[in-house]
Order: sequence, then C-alpha cells, then structure tokens
Amino acid sequence: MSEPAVPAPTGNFLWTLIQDDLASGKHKSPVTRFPPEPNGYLHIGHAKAICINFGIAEEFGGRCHLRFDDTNPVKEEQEFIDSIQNDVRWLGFDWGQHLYYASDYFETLYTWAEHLIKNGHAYIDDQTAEQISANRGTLTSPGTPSPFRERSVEENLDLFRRMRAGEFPNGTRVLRAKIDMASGNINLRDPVLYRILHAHHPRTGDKWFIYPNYDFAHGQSDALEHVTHSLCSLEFEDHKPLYNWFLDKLPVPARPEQTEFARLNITYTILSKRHLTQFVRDKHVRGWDDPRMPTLAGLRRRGVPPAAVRDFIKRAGIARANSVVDIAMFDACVREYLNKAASRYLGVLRPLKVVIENYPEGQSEELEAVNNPEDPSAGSRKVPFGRELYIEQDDFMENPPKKFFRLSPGMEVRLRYAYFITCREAVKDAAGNVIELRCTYDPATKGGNAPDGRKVKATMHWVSAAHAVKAEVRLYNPLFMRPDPGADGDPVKDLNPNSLEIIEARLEPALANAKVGETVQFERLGYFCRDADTGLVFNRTVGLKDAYAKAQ
RNA sequence: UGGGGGAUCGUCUAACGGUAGGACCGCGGACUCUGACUCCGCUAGUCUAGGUUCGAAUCCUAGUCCCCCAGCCA
Repeated sequence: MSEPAVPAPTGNFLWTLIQDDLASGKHKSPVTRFPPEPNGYLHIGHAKAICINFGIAEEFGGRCHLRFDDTNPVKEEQEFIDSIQNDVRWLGFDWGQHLYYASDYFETLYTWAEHLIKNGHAYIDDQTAEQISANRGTLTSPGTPSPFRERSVEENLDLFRRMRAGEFPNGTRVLRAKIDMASGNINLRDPVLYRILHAHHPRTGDKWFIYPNYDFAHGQSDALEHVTHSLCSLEFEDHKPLYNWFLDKLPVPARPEQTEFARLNITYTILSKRHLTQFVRDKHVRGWDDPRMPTLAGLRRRGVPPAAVRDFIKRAGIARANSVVDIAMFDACVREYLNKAASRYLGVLRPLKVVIENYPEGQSEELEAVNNPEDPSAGSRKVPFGRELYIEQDDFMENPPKKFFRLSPGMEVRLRYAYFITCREAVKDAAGNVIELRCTYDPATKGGNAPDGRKVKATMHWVSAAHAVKAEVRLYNPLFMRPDPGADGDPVKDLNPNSLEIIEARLEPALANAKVGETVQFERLGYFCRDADTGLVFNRTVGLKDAYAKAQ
C-alpha cells in the first residue's frame, strides 16, 4: 500500500486550507478576490490582502478577481477606483479580464431581495434608525422585534418596489432580513439589507434610490463570480453565519466559503482609512501619496520597490492571532532589495567646505567610480574632483572622541574613489563655528590606495564644489512618535512634528539625470528616490544602518 | 452578565503526539575604498495550574489575559 505523500508543511493555515481543498477534490483550482471599497487609497494593510489573494491564485493555478465593493455611493469616487487599479498593478499583480463591481450585480441582488420577501425572510421596517438601534438590544440582552416585522408579503413587496422607485426619502424605510432578534450574534438580529439613498453612484449614476449593504452584497457577489475561497480579515468572523444564511436562502450558482485571517499592523504606523483620510484632509501630510503615508502611493513615491513590499508581507506571515509587526522588519526588506538593485552615487547632505591646498587652482579631473559593488554589470562612471570640495559636516570633529576615525586636525582619511587627504586646519567664523577645512592631498594615492601600503580608517563621501548640483532633499522620519499611535486616543496627538526635514544638498553631477521614480543610494547615507516635483528633488526612502551613530 | 476569535524568543512566524526552528531587532567578532553589504557566533520563547501519554506547544479539564461585534459603513 502506497501512502500518499505527506504534504510539505506550508507555513500558514491559508495555504494549507487551499492545498487540502485541492487534494480532496473539493475544488479544481482556487478562485479568490480582492474586494476593496473605492473610498480611499490602498495602503500596506491592503497589500497583505492583495498578496494573499493574488498569491494563492498564482501559486495554485487559479485566478483572482479585482472586485470593487461599491455599495455605498456616498463615500465612493472614481478617483479611488482608478488609483486602486494603479496600485494593484504597481504591486505586481494582474486580474486579467476579471474586473468586477458589486454594482454590476445590483439588479440580481434586487431580484434576490424580492425572493427573500416572497419567502417571508425579509420585511420592510418603517422604524427610524434610532428606533432600530434602540430595539436591537445590547451585547447581553436580546433585541425587541420591530412592530413592522409581521407585515404581509404583499405589503412588503409593494413597499420595496416603491422604495426602488424613489417614492420615499432617505432614512424612512429599510429592508431587513427576518432572522432572530434574540441571537447572541448581533449580526443576526434582523440585519438591514437595503437602505434608501438618493445619491449619485460613480458607476450606476442616478439609476438607483436604494442600495444593498455589505452583508447583502458580498457573499452573493462571491457566489456569482464562483469564488471558491473568500478570504477576509478577522472582524468579519461574526458575519460568516449571515454570509452563509444568504447562501442558504438564495438561488446562488455557487457556494463560496469565507475564511478569516488577522490584518496587518505595524509599529509607528496607522492603517485606518478613517485616520489616513483625516491626515490628508487636515493637511498633516501633503497628500495621499506623501512619502510618510503608509499608502502604496506614498511608498511608491518614497522609492520603496514593490518587490520589497511583497517580501515584507511574506516575511510578516499569515495567522489568526492579532499582531504588530516591527517597522524595522519593513526597513530591512527595503534595504535588502535596494542594496542589490540601487546604483551608488556621492551626495553631501550637510556640506562643509574643504580646500585642498596643494591641489592646483583651476584644475580638475575625473575619477572612476563603481556604480554598484553588488552588481558588476552596473558598470562605472566618472566623478569630477577639484581643489574645492564638500564633505559631510558629521565627518569632521575638531576634538574627536576615541572611536571617531573620520576627519579631524592632523588625521588622514580617504575620499572615496579619489585620494587620501589630511586635515591641516579648521577655519572658524566669528562665532567659533567651523566653516572650512584646509587640507592637503597625497597625489600618489589617486584611486584610493597608497603605494606605500599605509592604511586609513575612514573612507568618506564628497562632491566637487565646482561641479556639484544643488538639490532639495526631503528627509522623512516616522510620522508618529510612539510605536502604538492612537493607543491613548487620538493619533493626531502622537504625530511627530519632525517627520519631514527639508535640506539643500550638494550632489555629484550625474544625479541631475536621475529618472523620476528611480531609487539610488547616496553612499554612506541611505537610499533616495527622485521625486516628480519640478527641480531636482529627492525623497529619502530609508537610511543605511549606521553602527557608529548607534554607538553614540 | 451575551456571541465569536486568539495566546510560541523583545517582535513576526514555523513545528499538525516524537530534537521548539527561521526571520527581524539586539549584542559580539571577521572582512571592508560605504562604520554599509557579506560572513561567523551569541542572547532569548511554548499564558497559568492540573490531567492523559513512554513522550504534550500540540490532546483533556479549569483558569487568566487580549482582540472583535450593539452603522441605514465596509
């Protein structure tokens, strides 16, 4: 007897579930869907849902639909429909022909609502929203049936058709499922299925005066699309019985199954659409694509490669327990990818002038610089050198502590790809600030090595003062000052006042030709991405690790 | 005091009755024309108390703590 091969451990319960359903023959191939409501921009939390749903389709030879859950016209906009498609593509996924809208199913859903009414499973309630709420009961006490709960099928049908016809104003009536006002699961206490909304819908225009809500649209949409696995986040667990109740009561063409997973949380980050919308509206950030935002648009503008986002989602894992992933793990993914991919350049963020006293005035030369030590195929380039340079202010100390081995009076260091220089004098202004360094160089060390074999402890970045280009560099720090913003209430109070610092940097001239959206490394500093704003503007994607700074 | 979930190194996550493993962070060291990268090493965990078993993170019992639900939002 041959034992079936033990399936390799997959690492997460969702993959195991799919494998089991495929192995048992329950499904031939998985059909999943990513179902955003177009009421805002996608953020990295959505990236998890996207990677899970599209990832399963890719890995198990199924398909994944992009479906807009556009059942609430008062919140939804075409701008978001467009940005969501753009962001999903940017992340690296493709829904092919499978682009759907819940609004595509409004007619079918309406028919199914009448089906429920005709079978005595739904009724029109004339109570106000306040009355419905008051009569729903509490977590520990049952609800009270609506006085309209026992209306006749004929009256319900008549009223529902007149609701559709637009005869009644907003809020005057709703269609409710007739289930169980005493259920411990509050979602089963006669949930509202349709509400009257005289509102313009981005896709159906002014055709409808009533709109189904999430519960009456989602599972049915899944069924209509023959979705096999409807994967959603934990807060919908309590909706599952209702999801299944509709599948039981309606003539649906398929039987999708809902499974929940924990949503993504990250330290120092807010992933609530409500709050993100507020930050944009109240101008705490510059827009949905502000590089400080956790939106995909923001990450893209910051220079984060989509592959790094996917890798992060994968590393964070999938489980059913609530968790908060350290933002350091995200940074690590970004650095790992960019270290392999990004071209290196020299740029000085906070310039300190250096004059090489023994380098002839008016002379300059070009030195060979490696573009990416991790990728020989990236080749090399020429960097101009001259008598006057800029180095980083942090790279000089007049009275250095023991472990400081950068420039200080009398100390010799290497300028990357160039020469060894020795500091002879620090020139100060009236206030005692060092404003210029007088140095000498050793011509024999051209290229960065001394023929006599002597070593220096530091290699520093620099730019030629005569050739450098000025650029606006935007340095981003965490948007929040604490790892758990909002834990004490309003996350606005936890906003970091220093989340954006704008400086004027001096960069090697080649950077003037950087492409918008291209992320490069400024050596010894970090990764920076050319912004689309006019002029030469760079956003800091993420800094390099800095063991020296950490030790301080 | 209702219903539904969940608890494994500091963090995230594996292990499906048989050596508690990986990643991130942290700390050492090697290397280095980036104090980066890379490499090597170290630190550190099964919520508690019982029980079943040759053997329990895993099964049973009883607790504890955490999360979600009372929109005509999704």
